[in-house]
Amino acid sequence: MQSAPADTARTTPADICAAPPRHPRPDGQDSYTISEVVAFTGLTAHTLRWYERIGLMPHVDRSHTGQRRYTNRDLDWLNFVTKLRLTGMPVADMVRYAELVRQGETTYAERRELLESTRRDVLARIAELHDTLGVLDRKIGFYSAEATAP
Amino acid sequence: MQSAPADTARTTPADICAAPPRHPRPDGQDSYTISEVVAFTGLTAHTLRWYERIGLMPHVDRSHTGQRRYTNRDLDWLNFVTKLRLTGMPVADMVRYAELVRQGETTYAERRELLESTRRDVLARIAELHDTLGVLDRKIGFYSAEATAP
DNA sequence: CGCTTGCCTGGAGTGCACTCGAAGGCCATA
DNA sequence: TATGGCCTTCGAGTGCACTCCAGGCAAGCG
Repeated sequence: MQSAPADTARTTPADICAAPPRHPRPDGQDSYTISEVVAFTGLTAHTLRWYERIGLMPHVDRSHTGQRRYTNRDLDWLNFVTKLRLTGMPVADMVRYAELVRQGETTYAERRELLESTRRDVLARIAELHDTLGVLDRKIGFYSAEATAP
Repeated sequence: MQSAPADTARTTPADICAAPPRHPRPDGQDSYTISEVVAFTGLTAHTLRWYERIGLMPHVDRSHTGQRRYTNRDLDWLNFVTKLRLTGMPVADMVRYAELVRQGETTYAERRELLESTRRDVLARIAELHDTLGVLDRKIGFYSAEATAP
């Protein structure tokens, strides 16, 4: 993400890449305060600053007074990170991915591998959850039967 | 689970309830040492003892020398608990469920509610993961395209 | 008999992912 | 000019789910 002419998510910005119409982003602007980002993402301001400290955010702009100004691109990234989070991916791995992004397009292959391995994990998790669903349904069925025919 | 004539999982033991053919349980026996349970469940001995301390296990038998002797029923329970764990249910909630089980059949309704709420959570998680899968696929597609057409 | 192995206990420690507090800066409005 | 509100950094604290340790007992083997 060294080259970044900051625009909306409509285009395909090489490094953040393919982002279709997302959550309703209020105005047609491209600069948000940290509290606005808190409102959009549900993350706390503390967490946003912490993400930046540990290298999980690819450098956030600052206002002339030094306050953070997030772009739509940053919001896309946070959106993606949030999705990865709930697959159970550890933060350290996401930092690794963020580093690859910072290193530019020479890391495309490695990024793709990382994403594909994550994809496999997600599929496995979904399968596990389906399995669990089966167990739950059986137990719920049992309790329902007990309720109607004691 | 105050009444429990300890048998295999073939029957439907009212409180642990509906357990179909599970993971291959080696012999036709009904008494396992902690290290055997470690081998079956993948949990550590530490974790098994800890589960017991916090009330997540419904009282494990002891040998005459005071060592734990797990039954098939205990293994079924651990199996179930492990499934609940990977839905993201906090341990405290599972302890709550274990308490309901200990209190006997007067808590059937409450148990069923708890399971149904868990079921909803699992469905929501599956949906989230499918969503994430979509994002991953789009990104992977992008990197694939870059690889073939630089 | 001594050694090894396996298990026991209570309590302390670890790693992760936040989460919060303290102390202070900038700025708009009253 | 002062008051409130939002911002900053650094560093410490929290909650969860384990994870490990020290010290000790009991059984089996050479």
